[in-house]
Amino acid sequence: MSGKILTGSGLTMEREDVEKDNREVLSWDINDIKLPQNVTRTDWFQEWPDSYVKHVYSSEDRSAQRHLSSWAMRNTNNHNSRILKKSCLGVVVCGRDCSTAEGRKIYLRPAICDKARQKQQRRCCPNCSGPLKLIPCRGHGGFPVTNFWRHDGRFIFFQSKGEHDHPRPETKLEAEARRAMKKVRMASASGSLKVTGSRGSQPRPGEAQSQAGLPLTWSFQEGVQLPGSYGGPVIANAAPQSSLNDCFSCPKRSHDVGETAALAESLPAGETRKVSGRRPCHGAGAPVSPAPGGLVDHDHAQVRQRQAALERSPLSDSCHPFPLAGCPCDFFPPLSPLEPFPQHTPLEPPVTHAAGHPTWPSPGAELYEERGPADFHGYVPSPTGPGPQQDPTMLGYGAHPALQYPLPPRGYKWDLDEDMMYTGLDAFNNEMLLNLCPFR
DNA sequence: TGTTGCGGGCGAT
DNA sequence: ATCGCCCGCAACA
Repeated sequence: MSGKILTGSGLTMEREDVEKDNREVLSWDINDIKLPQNVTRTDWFQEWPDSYVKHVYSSEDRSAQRHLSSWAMRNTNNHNSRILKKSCLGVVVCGRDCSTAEGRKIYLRPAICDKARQKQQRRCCPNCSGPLKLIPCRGHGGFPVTNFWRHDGRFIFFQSKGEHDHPRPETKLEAEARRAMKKVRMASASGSLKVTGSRGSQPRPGEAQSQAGLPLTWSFQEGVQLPGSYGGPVIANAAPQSSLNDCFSCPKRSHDVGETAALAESLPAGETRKVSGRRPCHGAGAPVSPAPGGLVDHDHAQVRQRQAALERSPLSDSCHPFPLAGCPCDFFPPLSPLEPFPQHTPLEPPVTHAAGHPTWPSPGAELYEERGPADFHGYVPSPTGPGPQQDPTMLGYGAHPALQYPLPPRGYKWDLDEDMMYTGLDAFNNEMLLNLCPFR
């Protein structure tokens, strides 16, 4: 039983050792005193972890470092500094259960901050101006699904408990993009008003404009990947183009993997958190490109994710406390040709190897018990698990059709007045959607 | 203004 | 003891 096996990288290992390691790597629980450190394969960051899954991410994975999730997760105090616990806030939907002209539902991202969330719920549906309703997550025995994060050595362990019983909200980036767009609209509108002096019956910026029709809220979860240009001017700074190395600006590379591991091992269990910290630098001082050990560039995944979100960027947000003339659905551009988009495909390949070569599907991947979520009236969660996959190394920007879409001319639509902004954006979105939706 | 993480505190189990 | 949750605080964007 101790036959030698040849790995893709030419390394040989004792088969029994590998099996033992695999068992160990897969049997851990976030509460274990000691987590496996002989992980040979780390996972690609999972944007929509669901059900009772566990993942081991590289400590260099920026998304993991930030404990990100596209679900709206809020910090929950579990009185354990070693393990960060987050619980799901659910999703904000239209109290009237309205649908857009395309038959899409409104799934907004609940604000994480309690006050912001309360405020959010006082707003109204961007589609029909009806009241918004928060659908709490009850996927874990009647309680919210909980996610646990724990930094240990060179890895970041993630464990999810519960299965989301609600549709997916827009992602964090989409929500941010929407807010950013809202600001731009407001600024643009007020500027336009000042300049033109009058818009007749145009509502004031804070009122009427709100729902400018941007196909946002409802389509996010469909995972449409629009061309990267869209978020350009508006959220240019938020755009990840430069983020591949954005953590390298960190002056002090005190979080090198090796250092982290050493530190983690030398500290009481409860101190591991310190290693990862929560701000920009976290543990990512290390280079992003493929590391010597074969580590995959997790930043690329995040970049793609962020970029895609920005690209999808919907933009309408707030609502009026009362229905506006011409308000509701006419703000939504005729995305007509778009039937519900095929499920959102994880932007990052699910699994990769911390050491060694990628293989698809990755052996042992099934051990992470991933499974498809339930269906929510047209809402089709995307598989979080490794579906048909691509070699991660093949997923560069250029590999994604959507990312190859040409950028719009600089200044496109941003200096337009309200109407132009709406129509311009809509038209632009439509065009992009029509031309780019790679899934159709 | 909103996000994120920390941690004190409380009530329920 | 554990868990869910509330709250306020701080740092940051």
